[in-house]
Amino acid sequence: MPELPEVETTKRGLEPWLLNQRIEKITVRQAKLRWPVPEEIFQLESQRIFKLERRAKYLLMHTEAGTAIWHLGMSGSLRVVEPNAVIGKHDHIDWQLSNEKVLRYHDPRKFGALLFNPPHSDVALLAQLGPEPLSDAFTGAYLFARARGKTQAVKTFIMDAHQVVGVGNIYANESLFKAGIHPELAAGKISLKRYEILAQEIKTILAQAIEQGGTTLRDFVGGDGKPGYFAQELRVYGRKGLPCPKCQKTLQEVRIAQRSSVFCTKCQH
DNA sequence: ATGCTAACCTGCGCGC
DNA sequence: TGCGCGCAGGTTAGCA
Repeated sequence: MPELPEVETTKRGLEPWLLNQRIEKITVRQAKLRWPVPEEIFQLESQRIFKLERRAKYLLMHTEAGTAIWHLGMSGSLRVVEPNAVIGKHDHIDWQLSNEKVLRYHDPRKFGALLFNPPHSDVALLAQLGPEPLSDAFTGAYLFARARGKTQAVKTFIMDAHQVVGVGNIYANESLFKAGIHPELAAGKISLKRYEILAQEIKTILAQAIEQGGTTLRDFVGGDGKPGYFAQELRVYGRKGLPCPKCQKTLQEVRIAQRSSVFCTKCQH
């Protein structure tokens, strides 16, 4: 589920239900996620959540006794449910909150994570990350500078969180199409001018997706609704064999770093 | 250092 | 209807 817009939407959807609530009790039914859920996580019990934060695709919940760091992996989701809600097979973690609601983590593939970080200390995991794509630090000039000497495919390059965070497979495909750049081009061989276009497309697409995510916020509470995909029109992702929306030529698919990459051989070079 | 591969795990859709 | 295969929105460890 999570590309950056969905994590941001999750944060905004949860905020009204979690902010200033006390964590009464933490239940871990399945501790074997991407990393084992650390015992220290229980130090958050009886603590009040005073701030929610998103960094890259990580969701941070701050208390005076430490910070919970969530990652949703490929298939994770966080929702607020009633205490009597039926517990499903992949509902791995519950936080009983002081407002009589339950924060529930669901993750069939178990690629997600819940980590603990002590107060007033930096999170090692986050220290190596590149800038947020919607920040002023992320520009075409930045990408161009970082790409010097790189022979790897530009698609792999922009999906590398050490360069810029939050560009997942869907939006990598979409932004390269919009920028007219072939996904297999060597990152180091692309001009500053083209990187400026690419950076702008990444910003536009992500901002638009976040904006549209707002319309699905109610799905985060109760029911069995999932955030799901945004209404945003996908031009190439998942459209292998269909006509290019610009020139009608059949869209091609290749695998780059084991990820599906769909593009138009006429519009992207 | 750079860049690629395998690996973590379950569910789903497809072809036979 | 059932079975086997390939694929899925992420990220890191480990190796050449």
